[in-house]
Amino acid sequence: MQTAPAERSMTWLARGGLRPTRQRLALAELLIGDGMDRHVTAEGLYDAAAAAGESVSLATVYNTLRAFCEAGLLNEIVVDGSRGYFDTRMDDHPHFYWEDDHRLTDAPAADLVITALPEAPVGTTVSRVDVVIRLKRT
Amino acid sequence: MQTAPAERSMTWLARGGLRPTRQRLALAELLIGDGMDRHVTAEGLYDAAAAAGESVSLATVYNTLRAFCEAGLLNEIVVDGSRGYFDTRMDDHPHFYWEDDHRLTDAPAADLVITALPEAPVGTTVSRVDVVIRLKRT
DNA sequence: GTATATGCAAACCGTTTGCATGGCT
DNA sequence: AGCCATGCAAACGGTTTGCATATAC
Repeated sequence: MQTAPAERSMTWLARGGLRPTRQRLALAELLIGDGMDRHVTAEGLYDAAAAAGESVSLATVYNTLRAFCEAGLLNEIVVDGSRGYFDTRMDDHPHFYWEDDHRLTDAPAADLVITALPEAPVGTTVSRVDVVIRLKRT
Repeated sequence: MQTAPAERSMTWLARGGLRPTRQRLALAELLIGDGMDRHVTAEGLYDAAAAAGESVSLATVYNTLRAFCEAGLLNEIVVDGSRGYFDTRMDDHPHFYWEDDHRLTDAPAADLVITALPEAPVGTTVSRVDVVIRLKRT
């Protein structure tokens, strides 16, 4: 089976003003290739790339994820302290964090209704509101 | 000025079933001695102990903070990835995270009203809902 | 006396960085 | 050609751990 053109990934990189290198395209394809939202760790993406037969060094995965974040293509979500999670979905939405298996998933945004939010102290503005619903197995 | 008996700290440790050693009492006193809510990092508490003339090793600060958490006396809040924050306030309440100076403070709980929350997937229960309002300087 | 806490230094682990090589425009 | 990305290995920083000593009960 021939590798797909991955136009979606090309466009995505271009939107962030990033050069479409082989490694970036491979990682982008793993992240947004099927249009689904994804939550990955650096290590997890590295493994996925290896499993897909793509050779990308771990340092490049880190550098690339950081570049994607700075380009506004990804969001980093902090829930675990020991790992960083990267979310392909860019709007402000709640997350489930599965404490037992250290997994992060989207929570249905429509089911979260915040009718009042503390206002930002003087001299500051809200850059983001993180809502993390921590789950444990029953 | 003579050191106070620190009854509050004694009681606090007892409530967690923890032996009142010199180091634990010193750290407890720094955390809850004046009854105010506090958000500390391990390093910050270590410095505070040193500044107060109390000799506590950094490893013990880490071990003690972890013991306090496991005893249900503290909560760990994850906002930064590179550091862990410990909160003396135990109820579910929102936080301000000051991105520019890496500081965590309480947000007025009364000003946060959540009228709908995604329900926990089957097989899980909600252990905590973290709401972090990230602030940046204007 | 026994179990547990402390201190030190070394190990740990995810992440970042310096530098030489290779690739995109 | 010039700038930027990549890869490797070494550095980094916060946290944890092993082990000998000291302390609470």
